[in-house]
Amino acid sequence: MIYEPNRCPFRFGLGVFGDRWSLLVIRDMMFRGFTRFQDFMNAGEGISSNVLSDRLRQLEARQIVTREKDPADGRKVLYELTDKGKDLRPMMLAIMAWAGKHDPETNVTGDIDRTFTD
Amino acid sequence: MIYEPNRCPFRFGLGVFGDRWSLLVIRDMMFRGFTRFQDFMNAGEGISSNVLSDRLRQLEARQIVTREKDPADGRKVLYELTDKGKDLRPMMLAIMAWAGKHDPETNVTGDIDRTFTD
DNA sequence: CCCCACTACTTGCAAAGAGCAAGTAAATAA
DNA sequence: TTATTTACTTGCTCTTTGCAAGTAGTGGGG
Repeated sequence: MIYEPNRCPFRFGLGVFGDRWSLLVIRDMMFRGFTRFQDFMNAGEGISSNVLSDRLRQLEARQIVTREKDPADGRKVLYELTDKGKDLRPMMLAIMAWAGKHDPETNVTGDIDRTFTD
Repeated sequence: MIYEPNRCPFRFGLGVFGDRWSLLVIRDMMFRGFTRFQDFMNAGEGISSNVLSDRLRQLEARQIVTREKDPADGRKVLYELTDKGKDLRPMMLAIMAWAGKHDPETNVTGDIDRTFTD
């Protein structure tokens, strides 16, 4: 369990992204269009498969992502952001803006995609 | 160590608030005006003193808060948000807006202070 | 149809982090 | 000068994380 919310917007939020990995998974879905388990594994961040499995299950339980079999290839699974997940975008942009201002390593341009492919 | 950032605004952000407690400490400073160790301990969230001590030290190291002795009472210590810390406000508001929309328990009003005292 | 590769996981174990209770040092209050 | 307040630290246990290896279901090639 990551966290149990309790009558507070931040506790509620922490239940979704208050750990090391969930926010990075959400980032990869939102800005890089990742949809598969292997995508997240190979994102170069170093998440381990058991933790990724757990985080995806939890994001699904909290209705941030949906999970479905790829109709074109039964081995694959497609993960996608729900509307609730997509609604996190303003928060994500706020984080990017803050880091852009305060992290010397971060260089947030107007082109969001470049921020992650450079 | 909570996290080491790596050329990405979210990794950088996670270094600051990517754990169970840091965001709640920031919340208490930003919206409730807490300044002392005991304030955070008694906030009713259940953080333990060793973890609080560690998180405050870390937030100080990352220049989100400052730590100084209370000039009026040498036993006390004053913790305050730096400008860098205060710049997290838009992100905090984005989280509140998101939770207000999606968490049935959260009722974000125009009056931010009431959100935490109700 | 058979076999091997691929994909999305699970399992087992060691290491790191969190939680709890008790203890300590410095400063003030009585 | 003794007790109390404040901000911690210490030691221990329990939970979570990270790593390596293993497995089940599907698909493709011969």
